[in-house]
Amino acid sequence: MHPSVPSRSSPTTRRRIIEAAVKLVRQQGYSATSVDGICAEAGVTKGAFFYHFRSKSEIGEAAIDAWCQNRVELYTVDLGDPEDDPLARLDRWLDGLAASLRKPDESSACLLGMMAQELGGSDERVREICRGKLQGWTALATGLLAAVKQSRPASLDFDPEQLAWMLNSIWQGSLLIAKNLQDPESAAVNLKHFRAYLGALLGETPK
Amino acid sequence: MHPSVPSRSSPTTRRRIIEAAVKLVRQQGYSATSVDGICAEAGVTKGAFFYHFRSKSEIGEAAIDAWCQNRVELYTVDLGDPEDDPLARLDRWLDGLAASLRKPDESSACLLGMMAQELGGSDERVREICRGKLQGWTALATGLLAAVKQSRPASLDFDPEQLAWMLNSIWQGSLLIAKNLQDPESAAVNLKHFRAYLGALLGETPK
Amino acid sequence: MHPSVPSRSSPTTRRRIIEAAVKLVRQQGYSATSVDGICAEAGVTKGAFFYHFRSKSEIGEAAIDAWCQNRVELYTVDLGDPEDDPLARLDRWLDGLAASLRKPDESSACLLGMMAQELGGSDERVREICRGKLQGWTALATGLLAAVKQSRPASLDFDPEQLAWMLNSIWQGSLLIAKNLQDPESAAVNLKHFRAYLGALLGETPK
Amino acid sequence: MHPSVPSRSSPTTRRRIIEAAVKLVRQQGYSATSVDGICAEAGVTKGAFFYHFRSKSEIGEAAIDAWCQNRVELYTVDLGDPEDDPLARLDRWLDGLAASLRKPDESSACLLGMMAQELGGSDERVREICRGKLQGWTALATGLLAAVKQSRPASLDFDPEQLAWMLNSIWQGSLLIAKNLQDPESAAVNLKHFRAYLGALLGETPK
DNA sequence: ACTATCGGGACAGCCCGTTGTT
DNA sequence: AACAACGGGCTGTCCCGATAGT
Repeated sequence: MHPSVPSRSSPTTRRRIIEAAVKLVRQQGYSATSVDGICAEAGVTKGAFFYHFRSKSEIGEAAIDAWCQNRVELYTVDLGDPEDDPLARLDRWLDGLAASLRKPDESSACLLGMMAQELGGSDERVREICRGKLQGWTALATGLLAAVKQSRPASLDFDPEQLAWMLNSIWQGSLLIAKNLQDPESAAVNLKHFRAYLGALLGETPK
Repeated sequence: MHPSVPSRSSPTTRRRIIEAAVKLVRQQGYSATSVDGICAEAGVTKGAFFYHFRSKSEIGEAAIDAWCQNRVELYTVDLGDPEDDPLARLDRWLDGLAASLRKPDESSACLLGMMAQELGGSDERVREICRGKLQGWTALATGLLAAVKQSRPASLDFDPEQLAWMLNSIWQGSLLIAKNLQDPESAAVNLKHFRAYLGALLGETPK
Repeated sequence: MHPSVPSRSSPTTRRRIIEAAVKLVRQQGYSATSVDGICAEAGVTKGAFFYHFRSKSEIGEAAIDAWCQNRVELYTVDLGDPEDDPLARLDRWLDGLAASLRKPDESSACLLGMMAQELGGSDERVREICRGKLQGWTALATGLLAAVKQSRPASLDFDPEQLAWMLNSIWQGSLLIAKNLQDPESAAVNLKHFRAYLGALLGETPK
Repeated sequence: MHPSVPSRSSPTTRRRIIEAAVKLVRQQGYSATSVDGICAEAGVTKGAFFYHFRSKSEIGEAAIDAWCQNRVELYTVDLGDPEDDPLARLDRWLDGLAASLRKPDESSACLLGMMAQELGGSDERVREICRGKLQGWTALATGLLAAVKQSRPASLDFDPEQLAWMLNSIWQGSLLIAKNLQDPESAAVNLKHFRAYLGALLGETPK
């Protein structure tokens, strides 16, 4: 009758587990998050959990995937029309990043950064996965910055990829600090400074 | 008998435990580090551990303290004579930061940042402690930046504290990224860019 | 639709499950063999398993049945014509037992003996089933030995059934030892000794 | 005051755990015996268990050791004076074996044989350990049989070691059968037959 | 100041079995 | 006849902490 009714629940259950994992890992970190806790948060039993995921690390990877895809979707919306002025697109993107911090439930924590930090020294596999995601993020920024550079012939000769990694570092560091200060504003300020630095590189006259 | 006797080996044992904790937490994170693991690494028994520390969280705090004191000692050396040109002092400090990454055993992991990230969302007490340490680090940078600003009358009007927080963010983010990429160079590059930005604010002519 | 159709693959599936169970139980024992493992080995799902067998113990019993029937078929071939000399028949049978150990995939493990040993102290029902199978094996030997005795009037007065149980014990013990030593030869030697003992009872002159 | 009072309990606790393990493994087999079960039987907590044993397999090995040492002590008593007639010593030993079956709590199960059977196909390490113990048992029997052979010049030329392995096989097989039939008598009968066979080899005139 | 021993609970993961669907 | 999904409980192991003794 109602084709939207999921016969049993499989996709829903899997998604609920992942969402619960993302939430808890962002709050407590990966190691401090137990499978039991994820199940309780998701409202499923361990039997169901281990049907969908072979191990805790598997859900960790799934959480990273889900988180990153979610973020990419979130931010690419802000980019707008590729025909626009590259700098305008970049500005919208930066504004989107800053705005995302102020959403109440976001709590200023990047699951990717947290897991990279926590497991980077002990779990080779997760480190590689995080590396791929971080490089993806950076590649996006690199593309934008390269376009901006090309659209501004007067600019100094900077390396877009270097700058993209710097932006990534600022972003991760800002989130870390913001989480500790429980105040996302400094993160927004940092982005502004990055933008100002870019302006200087492009030859804009500071106001 | 003789309470004035400074005990047989206590300070050594205590220090060994703290060093073991610092090492393991930087490698695996706080939650993934067990008291048993710390004892094994330090070569002491659990009884000895709980004689010196009442709980696991207590050793966590002690590790933060030890780490930060160690870092402060490490970096203040680079500052040199307070009579020097402020910008020269700042440059030496930045160079010292970059240099510290290349030490082989350092492995690009900041215990303070890791614990702030991992426990910031769940342990109020640790978050406060980390906040204090981060603010201390920032205050140091703020002082340097304020002095630099004052020594350069031609500079734009920037807020030293804002810039100090930005530097802190860049530093933490760079460590996070460097740990993941297993390559400290991008961190050094980021510091260079920060320096360039500062130069622009000071009215230096870019090269 | 057509209930008379003997189903699509049921007999095959059922047999595959049983074969998988026999294989795994002989390798790991009954308790260490999981239903999931049997399904994986057989290439079926749990649903299929529990369609054919109500419980794990049911497949245990089915495995015993299958194993014993297989063995009986294997050995009765060796007996040859009932009209032959009883001792010749017995010799062929003993040779068949010894020969069966040298087949590479047989790995010297008797599922019946293993389950009797493992479950004999805890599962009354399985113990009874194993008892029946062991008695059947012994009855076969008893028949052969009785015929041999009757065909040799000069023999001492021995109890064929006692001797049959002894042979059964030697066989089970030899398999156990052979499995541990990973060498079936001692089992063959033991059968030779049994044969020599029988010869002595029959009044044969030892060579 | 009372030196017999164990300050806390360590040796007692360890021994109690091993005894519980031996008892339960002989009843249910190794895999079916859980650490929880052992703890409950021994009246200790899991914390205590895992203080004394690193893993379940470690207690398995300890149980084998304890069992074998216990058996050796049990049987060597029966051997009596080494100056005695070798055959008399052997007879006393065989009688001791038979007698041990009739003790009520013994329940006719050899822990060594059970673990060899159950884990021989899956746990290489345990198989090796069991092999060592079985060889030790056989070596004892070999020594006795060799002495008997030497004391009886009229005997046929048999290999004492072969015969010792046969005796071992008979013993293990008899225990397996006895456990299933819940009747130790057939095991005693089998030993009698072995003795008769030996007599034949030695040139004794059968009665 | 330090050790050996233990308690009690949590953790990841596996187990057997059931249910609804096709 | 078979499958995907799931429930609930158990297993081996680890963990933090406490206690009694020296």
